[in-house]
Amino acid sequence: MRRDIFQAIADPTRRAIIVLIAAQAMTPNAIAEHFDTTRQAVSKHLKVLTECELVQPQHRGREIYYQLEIDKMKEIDHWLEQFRKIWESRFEQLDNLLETLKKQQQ
Amino acid sequence: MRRDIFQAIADPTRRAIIVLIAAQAMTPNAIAEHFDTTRQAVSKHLKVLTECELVQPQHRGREIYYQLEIDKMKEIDHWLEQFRKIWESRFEQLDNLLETLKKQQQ
DNA sequence: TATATATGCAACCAATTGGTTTCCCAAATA
DNA sequence: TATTTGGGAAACCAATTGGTTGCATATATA
Repeated sequence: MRRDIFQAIADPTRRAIIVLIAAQAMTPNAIAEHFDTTRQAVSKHLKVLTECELVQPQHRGREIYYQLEIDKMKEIDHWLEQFRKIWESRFEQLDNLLETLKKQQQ
Repeated sequence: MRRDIFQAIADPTRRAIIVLIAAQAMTPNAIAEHFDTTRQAVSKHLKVLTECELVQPQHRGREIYYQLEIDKMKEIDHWLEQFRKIWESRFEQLDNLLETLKKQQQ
């Protein structure tokens, strides 16, 4: 299945998992303890996150630590860039308007 | 139904619509012309976008122009903020490391 | 006023999703 | 070696999704 980071962050539980493991890598069991859900459900979410490379599994004995690939989050940031340009330019326009009004008053 | 901006941007067609109307408000028919899909399908996407307040309909005669509420996009930006802090701090750490190595060489 | 156009809405459908249950395998431990 | 523990995978299920078709409504236009 074609996975995509935007689809990955659409689910609220997955977003919570991302936030949780941002600080430190965790095992599926440890993650599941933080939510009102089963390990298997968490495991499925981790599969989705792994498939779109937002998360990387690190095997340590029989445990698997899942680590956030924070650089992948930049893809969202990058997509937002185009809109950031718009809202910044609008702010600038407002700023110019205020400046003009100020000068007119003088 | 509970709508949420992250779920709204999960669909690629919806993301394309958002980008399309970012520049200027458009009618469902005009939007549909840009994609290989029907007006009704676009209309459904616009409904989702409207429900999560990412888009606002403006009635003009029998036409309805859908306008992007760009400020709503800041919600995603805001959620990203926590990760931006992490990747910036990592960059700083790397920067400090390079600085240290440089000094050791001198 | 009759017709054409822009759009929403409901009903329906196939595919996907998030979740559960069950089972299996490998590593740790008694 | 036998048992426990961590975790993946498959089968199944109900709910949701994206899409289509058909119909209703309101505005334009001939």
